[in-house]
Amino acid sequence: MPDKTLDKTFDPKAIEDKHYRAWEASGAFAGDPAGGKPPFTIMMPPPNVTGSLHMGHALNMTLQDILTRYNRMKGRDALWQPGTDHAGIATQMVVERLLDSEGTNRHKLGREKFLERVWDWKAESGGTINSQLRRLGAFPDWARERFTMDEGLSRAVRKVFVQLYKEGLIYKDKRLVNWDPKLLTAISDLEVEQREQKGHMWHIAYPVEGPEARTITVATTRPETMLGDTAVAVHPDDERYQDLIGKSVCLPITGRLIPIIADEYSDPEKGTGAVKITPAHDFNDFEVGKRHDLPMVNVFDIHARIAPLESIPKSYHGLDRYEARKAVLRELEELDCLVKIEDVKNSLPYGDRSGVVIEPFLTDQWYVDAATLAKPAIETVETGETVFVPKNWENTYFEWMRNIQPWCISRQLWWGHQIPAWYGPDKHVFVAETEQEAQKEADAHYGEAVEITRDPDVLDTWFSSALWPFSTLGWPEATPELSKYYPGDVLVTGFDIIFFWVARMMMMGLHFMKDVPFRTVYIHALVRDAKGQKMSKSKGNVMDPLDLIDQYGADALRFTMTAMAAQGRDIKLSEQRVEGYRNFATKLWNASRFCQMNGCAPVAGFDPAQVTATANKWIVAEMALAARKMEEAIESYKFNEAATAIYQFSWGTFCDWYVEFIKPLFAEGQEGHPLAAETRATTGWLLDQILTLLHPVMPFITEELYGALGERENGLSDAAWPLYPDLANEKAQAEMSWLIALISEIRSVRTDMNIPAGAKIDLFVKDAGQETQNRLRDHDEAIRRMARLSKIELADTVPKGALQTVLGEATLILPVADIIDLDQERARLTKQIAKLEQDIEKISRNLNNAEFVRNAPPEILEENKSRMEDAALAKGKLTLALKQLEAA
RNA sequence: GCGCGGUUAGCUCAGCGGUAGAGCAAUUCGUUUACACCGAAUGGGUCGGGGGUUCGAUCCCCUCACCGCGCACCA
Repeated sequence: MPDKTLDKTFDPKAIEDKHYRAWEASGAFAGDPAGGKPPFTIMMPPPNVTGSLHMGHALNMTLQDILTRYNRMKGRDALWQPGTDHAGIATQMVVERLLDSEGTNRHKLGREKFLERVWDWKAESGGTINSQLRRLGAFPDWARERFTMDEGLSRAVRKVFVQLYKEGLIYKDKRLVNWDPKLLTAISDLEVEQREQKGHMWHIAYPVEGPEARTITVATTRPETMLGDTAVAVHPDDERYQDLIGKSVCLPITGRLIPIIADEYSDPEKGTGAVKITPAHDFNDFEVGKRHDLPMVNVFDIHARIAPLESIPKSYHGLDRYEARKAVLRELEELDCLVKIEDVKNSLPYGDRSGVVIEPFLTDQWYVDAATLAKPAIETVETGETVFVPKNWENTYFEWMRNIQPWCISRQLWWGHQIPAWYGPDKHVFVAETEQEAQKEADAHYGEAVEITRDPDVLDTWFSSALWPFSTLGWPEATPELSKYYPGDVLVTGFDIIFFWVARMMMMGLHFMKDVPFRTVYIHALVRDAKGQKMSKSKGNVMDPLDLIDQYGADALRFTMTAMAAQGRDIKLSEQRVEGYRNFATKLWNASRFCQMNGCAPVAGFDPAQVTATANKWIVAEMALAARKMEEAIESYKFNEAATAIYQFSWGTFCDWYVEFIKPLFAEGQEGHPLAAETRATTGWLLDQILTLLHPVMPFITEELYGALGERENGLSDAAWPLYPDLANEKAQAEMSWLIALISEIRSVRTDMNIPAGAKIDLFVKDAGQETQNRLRDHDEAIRRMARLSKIELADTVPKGALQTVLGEATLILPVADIIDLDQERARLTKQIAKLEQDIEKISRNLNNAEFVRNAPPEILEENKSRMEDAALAKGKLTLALKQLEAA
């Protein structure tokens, strides 16, 4: 027997840390590659190393933890692979801010010292999110924690880069990139967000070269880029400009002559039909420029300031893009070239990290031929080798994959995987996994020992994240982990990183492992605030999961996330919801307390199929039903249904009814009751089942209660998921349903008729069939207790002034002549009769319809018939009751 | 412009061919041997509008409206 009685309320703070430590010490969460159990693998989306736990993580990690714990309890060798990614830009920014506060910067420090500082920072602050995950109760295989900059993972990155390069799938190219003029690096198009704002459209007249003083007017939202115009394009079929094609215009301010060309890109419907072409500063213009072999004039430096080009007047040199715009407009006005200014709404590209406007910028960068890698990644989803849940996200995936652009993977940063490419004296490139190899290749290439220099750039963080499903398992070594845990079973993530990460893991996994990285991709919702707004620091509506854990406990937060994780809808989280599930935890706590106080402990060898009491037969059947619902729900990723199933059973069935039914057995003087021992054992067993089923969702409280309620060899985290024999029992279930309906009906009538809650009244039952009589006799104690009755008797007549109601074939009579309000009772009966009449009418419409009788499935037909009979019977009885009332 | 999702009780949301559900909120009662972070009960819905399929539609189809989100475009 446990020695300690439970406290009256549940204090999560007092137990969470203790159990987490115990789990950690138990080693139960380690994968076992050498063992024989079938694997279950989840690759944790590695949080950003600079990150801290937010609501999205709380949801994402809770669901993964549930799946991992559940599958482990089901006997799988579960591996939940944790780790963080090095977050190139974000981390570099954090450390640069730090340096800034020290009055220095990375350039003063130099690359090597700077990287040391980053590693120092990582050692000190990089583990924040992992300790926060522990507070949430998330338990991946911590011993296998990885970091994308680990030596092993870095080696995988180098190998992948070299191989893809040799296969021609990585190449260097000079193209327009999204350039961040604040962070001074290229970023991918996924890191650019379009923000709509008010702007202007300036119409500028360019003078056409020639004797007549003609002009051609172009329109632009970015007049400063005209300094880099190298053509004006018109549509080949545009009649307005036919005679101008092939002529030149004199570009104002610079005085350069640029050609008027014909290109279908120009849309006669838009603007003036003539469009300035700035190939070095616009993605569309770039394509036009390539088609017509136009010069690419890059007017900006890396800070988006006007570059000191000869073709640009000196007064412009060094102006930033917005100053340059003002200056250009001023001069155009002076030159009388500015013909119109319109107010327009347009969207501008912003860097999601830096928050500044991104500049299309002409640079040399490394690219992955994503289109080639995407092909098999598309096919495997088409054929169902990898399945998205919910399925409609496959559309999003396909949409992007089928239109995929070359992936720019180089970044002008210091923090990250430095590109394994070295250049010889003439810039010839040597790509190799190590400097020695590159040197060897270079020496061979030049026929003499030469000096080589490494490409200073690093790779996009997502390049290494894309390898996560196999690099974390030891690839390129052929490790036992790799062969056992790849491919993963399920990836759990939000839709916002389908492109960033899911798609890229698919591409890399298929290319290097020849198999998909995971069989299922479960896409969950976004957590929003109670009003449906996206949480953001600037809006000030963020809810901190750690605050909620402090206030309500990790289990309450986890249950909330689970209960709200319905497929295909965002989560609007309100604190009230968390509070409600904290109450659930307390309820469970107190139910356990009740069990403990009444000696309901698990009994070794207890067999739920052997119970004899009706209530026990009923509850074990209900238990099995709830367990099956929960299991089916988890297996199909319907987490909210799993939560509902166990919540309703625990609170609505076990606490509200079963515990109340059995209380009389535990009263004084009942010690020798023949059903007492069985009922105690059943209750102990039930509580164990509830704790076990609930454990993946609420690990802390269930572990605590499990330990408090019995002597156990192992913790609950080691317990097996229950498997039941067939416990269904129609007879017991029908009987208990009747009992519940009876008690509910009497309670309802009592409240309707304002019978004082404390008043014990008599119940007479008329027209009771044999079965009802038996049931009344068998459950006499429970009925009297729960419906607050003094006695229950069979009767043939109705006393004057009695309340009447109907249950099945029986009429329930409550003789309360002294309290009854006749008008009120009349109203109640009239209302009930009206309701029954409505039902009868509705059902008879069906039954009188020959088509219905012919087409409806037999069970529906039967159901309607029996409902009809019941309603008619009840109506008759209540009508009689009404008459008797009038007579009285 | 293309695509996806949503519209069900005051609020947040389940359900999805066969009697409209939950939690919270509201109202009324309640010191009945686990729990007031509780218990009992009550009220509250022509399931966004309109058409269609069906014996039967909240659920399937079409259409409209409004609200989100993603992508594209923006001279």
